[in-house]
Amino acid sequence: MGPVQVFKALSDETRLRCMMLLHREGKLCVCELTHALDLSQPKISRHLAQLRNSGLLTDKREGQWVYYQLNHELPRWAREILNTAVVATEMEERYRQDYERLQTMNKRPKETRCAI
Amino acid sequence: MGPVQVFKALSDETRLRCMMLLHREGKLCVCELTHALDLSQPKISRHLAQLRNSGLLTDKREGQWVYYQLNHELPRWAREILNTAVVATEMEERYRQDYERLQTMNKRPKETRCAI
DNA sequence: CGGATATATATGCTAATGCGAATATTGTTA
DNA sequence: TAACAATATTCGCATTAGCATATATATCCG
Repeated sequence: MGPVQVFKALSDETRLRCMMLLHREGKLCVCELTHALDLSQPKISRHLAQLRNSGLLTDKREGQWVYYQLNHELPRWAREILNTAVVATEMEERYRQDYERLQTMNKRPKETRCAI
Repeated sequence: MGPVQVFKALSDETRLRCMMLLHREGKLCVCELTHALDLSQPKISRHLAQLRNSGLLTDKREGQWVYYQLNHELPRWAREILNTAVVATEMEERYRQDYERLQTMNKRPKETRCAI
């Protein structure tokens, strides 16, 4: 995974919106991202697959949900690009709205994990 | 110019190679970049036009040469992305070779500027 | 003016990308 | 097992991107 591949992965607004939310929240399932970005489920799923294939995300199934999160093993420079992207998107309305829609989502799949 | 546009501009290897050389050298004309990257002149010219249209570069004609350089008025986050890209490309052979070919170019158009 | 050099653009093509709609797959629960 | 929820994939299509080749434009110099 080189810088060109990372830039390509981030060069689509849907993917960048996903990455910014995941950077902030740690991990999210497809239905949470679908709700937060207010886009169709297949569209989100396809873009998440691209981000996973480019090495930026990893996924993990938990019951009926598939959670995505930043790849722990990203090189330092890739982390820095993501951090800078956070700064660049903070001032843009759209990315704030995504976060708000996520917060106000009800019946959000909880990490209940109780009694295992 | 938002982060998505910047990432798109940097998501092509030819363009990233141009940006890295320009970041290091300050300003270069088309024929210097053509020689350093060892690619056809129209190809270089087209990619430089894209970088200019995306706001990353500015151009300035000096006699028969057109010099490109980083836009002075880039937002801080865009500068940071470029700085990080430098780190990411430093370890890649290809980008070092570009620099070497530039150094060994002969009849390189000089900033003579003498006696104006 | 006319030739040489530097740069930009047009053309025709191929490949990659993104999309919506429909459908398949996987896991849960009754 | 059947019904349901979450996720992934396929299909057909439209758009865009990148390329090589050829040509146009601009500047310099004799």
